[in-house]
Amino acid sequence: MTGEDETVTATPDGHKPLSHSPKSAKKRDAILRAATEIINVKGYALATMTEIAAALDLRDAALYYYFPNKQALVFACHQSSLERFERVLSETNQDGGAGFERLERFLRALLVESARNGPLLYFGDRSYLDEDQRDAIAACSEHLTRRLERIIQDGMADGSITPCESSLVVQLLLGMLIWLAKWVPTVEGVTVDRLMAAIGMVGLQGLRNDAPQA
Amino acid sequence: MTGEDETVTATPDGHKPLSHSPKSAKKRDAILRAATEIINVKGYALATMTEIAAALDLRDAALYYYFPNKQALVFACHQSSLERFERVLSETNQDGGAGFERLERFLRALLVESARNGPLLYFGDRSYLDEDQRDAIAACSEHLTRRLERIIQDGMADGSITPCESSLVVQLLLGMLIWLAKWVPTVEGVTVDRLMAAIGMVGLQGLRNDAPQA
DNA sequence: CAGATATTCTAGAGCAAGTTAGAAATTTTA
DNA sequence: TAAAATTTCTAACTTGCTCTAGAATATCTG
Repeated sequence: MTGEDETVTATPDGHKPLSHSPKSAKKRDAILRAATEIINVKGYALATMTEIAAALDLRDAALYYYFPNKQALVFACHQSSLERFERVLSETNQDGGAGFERLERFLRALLVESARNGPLLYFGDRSYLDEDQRDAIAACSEHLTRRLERIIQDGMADGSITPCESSLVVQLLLGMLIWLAKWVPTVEGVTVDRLMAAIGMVGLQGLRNDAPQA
Repeated sequence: MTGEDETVTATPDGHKPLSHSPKSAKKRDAILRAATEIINVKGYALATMTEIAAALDLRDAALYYYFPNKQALVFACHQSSLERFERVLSETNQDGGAGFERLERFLRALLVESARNGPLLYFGDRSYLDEDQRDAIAACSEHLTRRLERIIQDGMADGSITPCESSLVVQLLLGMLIWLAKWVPTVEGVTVDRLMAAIGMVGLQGLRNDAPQA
């Protein structure tokens, strides 16, 4: 009803993305991935078009063949990350189980997904976007946050999670993930298993209500 | 030996900070506090001199009376935050106790300090600084990280903390704090006690080795 | 291979933000 | 209150980055 049918393959605006060859979409994704990684580390403004392009052996101007401007590029990064987040959340949620198990599965699945397809774009500040874009992302991102809170509340209801303020706990968990996205690329030899072990220690065991310790 | 005596009250370089009236230092700190808050939210580049100045009802040019340039201003923010972090860490460490208790005391004390004197400047990326500045901050920040790791290792040794990879755990805890510095200013009514309760749940109980649950 | 289409490049315009110089305004001191 | 010192402002300069226009190269198709 709000006129948001962005399920079409490409943006049907009056913009630049001229045609849509088969390869074009792949390169577009590659740009998003490179941009996301750089933006996660340096932030929006310091992640220059030149640097993003250089990561793919291109000149800055080439990016404007795929995106009308930097804003749109980064907005697409946000969208892509939210979709990936959503997909992982839905998948791990539909397998059922107690709240604690669903939360644990989700965190692991998100780490695996990120290790495979590159980090998600996590960012609190979006002042560089248009108000429409900001609103769209805020709505989507709050929706996802609520779904996570719901999982924790489910866990409290089914007894698998210790009573707590679900909204705060979700933010703390997100904080760990956000920082990981910035931090992991800078170190070597960190595996999903080791990360998950640490998260299980720091971010999960405290929430567990069943067995005291492993 | 490396020529780093920055313990002097003011930078004795050939720079701008002309004289040093009693009030001057206070305003300098106020600038650092405002800048830290804005930078934490928007990042280095998007935190314009104009916006930082506006937070104190000033024009951008007025900032150059206190700092030679933006780089120096933000470097001072980093220094100030590292000093505050260090002070809190030392204070909570010298009171003794098991590793777990020291860690818990530290986190709470840091939250209290931040609530009182404004957030700390947490940032992974420092590409906007000179190499010297970057190195200085990296050295100091790694030193602090190691001290935190040490606390966790002590806790594992004295039995108060469950065996884990201390370096990863420290990063996860820092991730929570970093995100809090960005996130807390955007919400209302969040108290230190509630935050600490959530952190105790998410970030500490899982590490505890003594009593299973509260 | 030739023509068409898709992709990237070079060169430069325009703009936003950092910075500077010197003039005003404020505060301090005598 | 007057002179000196401190603090802030206005206005303009400079730089780096986004973005555009059009040419050049690569890729695809018959």
